[in-house]
Amino acid sequence: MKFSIKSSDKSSNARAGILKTGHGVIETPIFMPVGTAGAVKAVQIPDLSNDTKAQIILGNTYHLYLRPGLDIIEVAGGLHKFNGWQKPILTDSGGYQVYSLANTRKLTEKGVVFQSHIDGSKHEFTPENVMDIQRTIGADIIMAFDECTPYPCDYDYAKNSLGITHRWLDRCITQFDKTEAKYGYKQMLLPIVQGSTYKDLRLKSAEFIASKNTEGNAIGGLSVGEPHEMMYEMTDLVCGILPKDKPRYLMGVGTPENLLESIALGIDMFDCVMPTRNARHGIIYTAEGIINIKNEKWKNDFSVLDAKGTSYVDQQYSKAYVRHLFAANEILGGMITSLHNLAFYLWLVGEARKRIIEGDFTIWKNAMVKKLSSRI
RNA sequence: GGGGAGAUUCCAGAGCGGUCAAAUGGGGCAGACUGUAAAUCUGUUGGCGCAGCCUUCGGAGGUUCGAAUCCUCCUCUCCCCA
Repeated sequence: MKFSIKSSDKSSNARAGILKTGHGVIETPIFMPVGTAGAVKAVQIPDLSNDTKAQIILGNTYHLYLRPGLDIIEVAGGLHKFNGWQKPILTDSGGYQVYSLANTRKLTEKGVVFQSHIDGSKHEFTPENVMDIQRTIGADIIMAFDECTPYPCDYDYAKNSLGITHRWLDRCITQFDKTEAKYGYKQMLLPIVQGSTYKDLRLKSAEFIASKNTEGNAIGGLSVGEPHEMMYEMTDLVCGILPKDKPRYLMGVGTPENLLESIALGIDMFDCVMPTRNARHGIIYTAEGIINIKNEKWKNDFSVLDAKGTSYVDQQYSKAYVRHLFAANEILGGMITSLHNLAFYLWLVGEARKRIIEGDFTIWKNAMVKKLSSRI
């Protein structure tokens, strides 16, 4: 697995690259749709692949471990065979659940004991077994077990947490190195920079992570409620330290605007539930701004969903019809908007890539950002 | 023809003398959502010159300091028996 930079932007730190994985090549910058439980919610594999142009999707260690369970996935021959997605997959380690399910887990130096949100049973996750689980799931890219700290987070907590995340990383690497991929293709392990919103902790973490010389690096613990400027500041700081010749993955980000600004700072990979979750809640993202398709003003608007959209749903359905589907609680509504949003996100990063290669990224980005966050 | 029940804010449906512009649910309107416990959650839903006032609980009268709540008549629904 290799990362190569095809083109670097001259007026920013943006780059266009290629990442080779066990299931093919990923062109960066890239957005990775989130498929927590082995499915990108409301989207079928052929649409995901052919219509949205997704190149890689996510799965989640905690969720897949609890259901369907490792026995099922192993018998299936790994997640790719189980869900039918034959392109690259990345699995999150459960580090985000340490944050999002904070009320039902206990964290110690050894690891985390989660109380299942499904049946209340207890399950211990350690850096070691999280590597083993991700070996069994069989994602092409797997993540180190970390603690995603909340925001706000006091300094002492963040510092202590960072120590744990770093020590867990060493244990992850040890375990990863002494185990092998199960399904005939290589997996790569990415470590995660933490440190909350503290510059010194972020710097220290980035240096530590960089020293591991892994095939790529991730930045976590951001986009958890802090102001966007703070997120950009931390991202910029960390990108300055992480090696340039390795892909950088900003976890859990973000809005279309966040993506473009972070690409400018040197980020290559993103994932976020926003395009899919918000789609199911009636929000669609377009090059002209954000639309809440449930709003009354679309009731009699029979224009196509997104005249400039790249998905077939954009020309196939009218705004009034999609609004009706939401009003009628028809499941098709969320399917249409999910497909649209993913296609838009993939178009956005694809366009960014093109502009980086052509050399007018920053001009294009600045013009786009103004429109992206406006409400239509 | 005889007997009974009931008419409440967009709908359903509580309330049964003051704490009622009126519970709760639905519907409507709007908002939130960033490595997914999320097809979820939150707010709002008579009017206005809005810490107050005005108009509302089928209609018209009445009792009372005070009525959606009690009384009288009227109108209309629904159920049972013939």
